[in-house]
Amino acid sequence: MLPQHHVSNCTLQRLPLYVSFLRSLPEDARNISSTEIAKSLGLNPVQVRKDLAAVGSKGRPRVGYDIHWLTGHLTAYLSGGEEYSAVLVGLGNLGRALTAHSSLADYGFAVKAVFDSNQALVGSWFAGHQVQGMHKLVPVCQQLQATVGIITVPKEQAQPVCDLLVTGGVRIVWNFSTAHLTAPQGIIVQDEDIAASLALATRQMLSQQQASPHSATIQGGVSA
Amino acid sequence: MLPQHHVSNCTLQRLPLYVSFLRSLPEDARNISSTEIAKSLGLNPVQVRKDLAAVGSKGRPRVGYDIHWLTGHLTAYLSGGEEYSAVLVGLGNLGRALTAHSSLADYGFAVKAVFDSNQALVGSWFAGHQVQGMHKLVPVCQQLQATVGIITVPKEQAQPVCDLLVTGGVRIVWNFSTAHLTAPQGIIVQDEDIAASLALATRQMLSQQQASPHSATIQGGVSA
DNA sequence: TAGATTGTTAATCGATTAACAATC
DNA sequence: TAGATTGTTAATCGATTAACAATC
Repeated sequence: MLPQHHVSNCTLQRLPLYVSFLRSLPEDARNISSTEIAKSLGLNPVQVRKDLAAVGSKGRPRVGYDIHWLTGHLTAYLSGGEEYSAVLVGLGNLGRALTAHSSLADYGFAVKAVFDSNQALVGSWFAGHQVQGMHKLVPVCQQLQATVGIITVPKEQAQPVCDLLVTGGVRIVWNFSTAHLTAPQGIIVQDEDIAASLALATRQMLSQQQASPHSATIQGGVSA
Repeated sequence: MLPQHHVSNCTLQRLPLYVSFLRSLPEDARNISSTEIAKSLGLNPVQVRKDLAAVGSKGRPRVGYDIHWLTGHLTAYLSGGEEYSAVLVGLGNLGRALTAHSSLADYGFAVKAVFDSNQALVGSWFAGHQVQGMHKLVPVCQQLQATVGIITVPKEQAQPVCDLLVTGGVRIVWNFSTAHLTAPQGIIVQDEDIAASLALATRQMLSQQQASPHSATIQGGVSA
């Protein structure tokens, strides 16, 4: 479970790729080889084995890796084996999408409370949550011991919301606004630029057209 | 405008970071130095200059880079200077969020048509688009000469939708479902795992706790 | 001119890949 | 046993950083 040696940044970035690939396999599949994973993700098989070994995954010669065990092991590595409470601020389309998104739960995150500054929304229900007003943000964060604060508000409101989340004690601010946020030392600000990966895909398409045409699959923003 | 030499994958992945940082600067700011960019994004100043130079950006000694010019130059590099038509399938919360999202336009993408298999939605309007039925998908893609197909449907429907998009002639499939899609050679499938970057942020938080506590900001999934 | 900044060449560092040993 | 696969050591390759020259 513990990282054997140092896990490089490149390896770390590929782990979610493995997780999402493993999850997309048929329910009844039991084992998978590094060769199959590599081929499907456009990576080198040795690289896959090294990545998996780096976080303590064990495969069996002639058999491969146990899919179920490996999926659990990788997600446990990424999350440190814990479940984290998250709060979400800004219940627009994106906020609603994230609140209901299963991918968060897959990585061990649970949205426990949602907030909006729009009084017309406060008190209404969405996906099992009653929308709360902004004055509740700090006390609820503290009460839930929330680790993650998700910001899906317009960019003008992003910094004040960030400040409230920090006051409430969150360690990670997941920022979907286009504002550049400042936060105290020790707080991780993860800016999410949702169209960035699409822009990279375009760039790849262009280089395909220039060079000899060949197939390519890039996934999760990390290409081979 | 043309890439001077070869642009590495690592450099490519950082370009959207620069773009979103530059966009977050005040309207009236004129110039910025590589040192300021680097400090704000947690990168090495020399690396920033190399990245920018790799795609043909020019700075002026003692002055820095022209913010407006640089922003335009980087986005033009990523998109090849063109606007691309996109169609979106699946008008749930995520689909609505993406349709209305300004970030797409920032990188030169325009959602031109939206589709849903739910007959109750077909014919209704959202963000200036009239929702169309699935039987219109192939002809409308062809008519628009759409380059990008965005899949925001449940995973069971993702592969058939992908097939229709490919028939319609799209070059890039942007997949938000958890299904693993197969597509012909030459079609770029960009799987989007929205919670992946949050999982990486968690991992970073954990290594902070283990090591000596220090500040960190990672952005867009690419860390320093 | 002096000083700040870009741009470039060379050195270091790290990641990927190749070759091969170990395992079942 | 033979063969397929993992795991590891060494070599290659590429990216980052350091030192410094060029520029305004």
